Amino acid sequence: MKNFLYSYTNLYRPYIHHINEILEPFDLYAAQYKVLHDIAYNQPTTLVQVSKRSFIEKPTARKIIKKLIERELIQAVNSKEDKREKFLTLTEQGQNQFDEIHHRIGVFQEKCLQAVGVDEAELNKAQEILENLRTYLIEEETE
Amino acid sequence: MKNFLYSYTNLYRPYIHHINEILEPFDLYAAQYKVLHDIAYNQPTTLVQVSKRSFIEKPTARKIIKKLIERELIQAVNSKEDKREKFLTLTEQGQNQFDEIHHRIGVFQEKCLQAVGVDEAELNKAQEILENLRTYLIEEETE
DNA sequence: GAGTATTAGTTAGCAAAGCTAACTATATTT
DNA sequence: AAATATAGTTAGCTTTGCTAACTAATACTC
Repeated sequence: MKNFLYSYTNLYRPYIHHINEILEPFDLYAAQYKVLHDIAYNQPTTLVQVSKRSFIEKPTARKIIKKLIERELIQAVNSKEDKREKFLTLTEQGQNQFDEIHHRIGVFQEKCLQAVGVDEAELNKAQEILENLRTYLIEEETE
Repeated sequence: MKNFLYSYTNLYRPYIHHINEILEPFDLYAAQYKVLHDIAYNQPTTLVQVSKRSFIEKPTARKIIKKLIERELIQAVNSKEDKREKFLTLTEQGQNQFDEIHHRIGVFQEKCLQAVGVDEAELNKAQEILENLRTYLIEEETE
């Protein structure tokens, strides 16, 4: 007991393992799905914005974005105001695939939470803690 | 709201970023420290046991263990009962380094939790949820 | 408005951390 | 004794991450 962050990290590998099983039929990896998710919820967006929100460096973001474009899950269109920028959005196919994966992960989550038997209020509180920790760590960074 | 696992994964990268900063002066990476931690709390132990608890494959475990041995943080001694096995333990230096890092991460954790202002009981409950989820996912795996 | 600084995205190159498949050498089971 | 399982190893691959350094465009400053 008493080591919250240990329990936090200890869940990560088993969790990712299951996520990768869900993603496998879609030929996607966890990090790629994470970027797809980020774009889905923030489109139109740009590489730098993805990079900042996902807390990965630009070259890493680029590699993943490049793959998502190759797979025709997202598309990039040049901005007209700022010629440096490219706006990223999901393609129709990308939106369909994302919706399907998102749904399956939702089902998986429900199954887990039911099996574990978590009280709704407690779960919300736990989620809040995770979110507040993230916010704190990000603020710390940019100071 | 309502997407617990999303909040869970969303904390991971900012968290790892800070952990890596703590580990940097010790010339260690997060995954290496995780294995060191595992061995510290389960010594004497073996590669296969580390692999199972950490939810990583044997070759991955081996690479990390090899590096920890090269750095003289852990040592491997042949078992006498079962000649296939090698028991892993921390060296004195390894124990000292581990204690120091563990302490620093503890301080970091306290700082975060205080900044976020988490209620003790809620934190324990959140930790319990994370632990139960891990247990469930692992059980699921071995079925 | 010319010159400087910042920003978006790219490229090259590296290393860590993960995987599968296949192997050896012991133990265990039948 | 033979077949099966297990601990550890090796080879080889991919993904995900990084830093450093670059180009081109925008924004700031004097």
